[in-house]
Amino acid sequence: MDTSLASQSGRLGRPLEQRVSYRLARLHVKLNVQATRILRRHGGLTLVQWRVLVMLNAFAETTVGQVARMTRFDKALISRTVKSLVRAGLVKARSDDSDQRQQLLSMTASGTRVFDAAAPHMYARQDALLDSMDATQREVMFDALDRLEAVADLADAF
Amino acid sequence: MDTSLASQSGRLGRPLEQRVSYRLARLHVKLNVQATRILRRHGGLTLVQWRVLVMLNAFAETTVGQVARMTRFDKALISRTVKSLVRAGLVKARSDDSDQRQQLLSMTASGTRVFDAAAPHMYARQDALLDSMDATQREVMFDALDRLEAVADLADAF
DNA sequence: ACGAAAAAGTTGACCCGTCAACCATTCCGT
DNA sequence: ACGGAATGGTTGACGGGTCAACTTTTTCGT
Repeated sequence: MDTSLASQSGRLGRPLEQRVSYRLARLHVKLNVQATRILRRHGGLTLVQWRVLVMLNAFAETTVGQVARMTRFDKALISRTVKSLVRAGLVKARSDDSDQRQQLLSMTASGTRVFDAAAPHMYARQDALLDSMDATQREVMFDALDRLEAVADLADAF
Repeated sequence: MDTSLASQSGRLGRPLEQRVSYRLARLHVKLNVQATRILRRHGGLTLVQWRVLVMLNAFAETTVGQVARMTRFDKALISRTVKSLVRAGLVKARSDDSDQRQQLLSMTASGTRVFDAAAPHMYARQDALLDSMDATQREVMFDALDRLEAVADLADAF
């Protein structure tokens, strides 16, 4: 149906299926949809909430800014998400005496519970993604991602 | 700075750099930012407007629905974008006599001009992306994308 | 040939994510 | 030690993108 249309080349420079950014965008959307559905089924977190909890699980007491830098999300988004997590009782914030600007974030007991409920499914998915490739393929893939990112970082080339 | 943080593993299942969806999301954002900047500099189209024009350039008279299916964007988004393009005088719509529901879309002369101004830069970028990999690497990469999409399509596995 | 179902498109509501402006606090050069 | 710059964080506004409801037209089974 629509796939047959998309695989036509028409007057396109090259067939759609071979366009890197198109394929990447499509995959990205699919992965997000899948992750969102898993989270909704196992605890009801949103994707951003999940990513924040992953960071809080990995780095015991951290701050909004650190989470923003690590996840590469906008700090405004993290700020609002943390607030929602605090409101939901999954995260608590205590002010840092040595720097009044920032607050140290950590998971509450109930936050840990929600995280632990979702984690196995999320990690199983990650494993399934990696397992779909063999070792050399993975290596080539990550190398390719590096190269593509390098091209994407060329600021004024085009 | 933040990279050193992101490459730590902490209590994460695996280092962040090796997480597929994380890397993909990062790359996707970078590519979008780059494309958006190119378009802003060469004609001022938005990314969605560009994608619509690519389709209109490839398939002479097409419809909102077809463009939506081919680009995999929501038809609501395409509908609004087409409207903006018509308002800007880059696209014209004529009603189809054999099916009153749909309208046949095509680029105007000025639409073609804007498209032709942006196209070389956008295609040069696509080429640069592909050229950053050799033939076998490209093949492995696209195969990997296929496999990942297959995993992402597993509906109820997790 | 009639009515139900499907398809095309539009619209409104909504969430995600980004950007810019802004406040408070801390850092740092002189 | 003072004033300006840098940093952490919050907020408001906005565009991108999705979802659901709805209208109109077409298709199709009986």
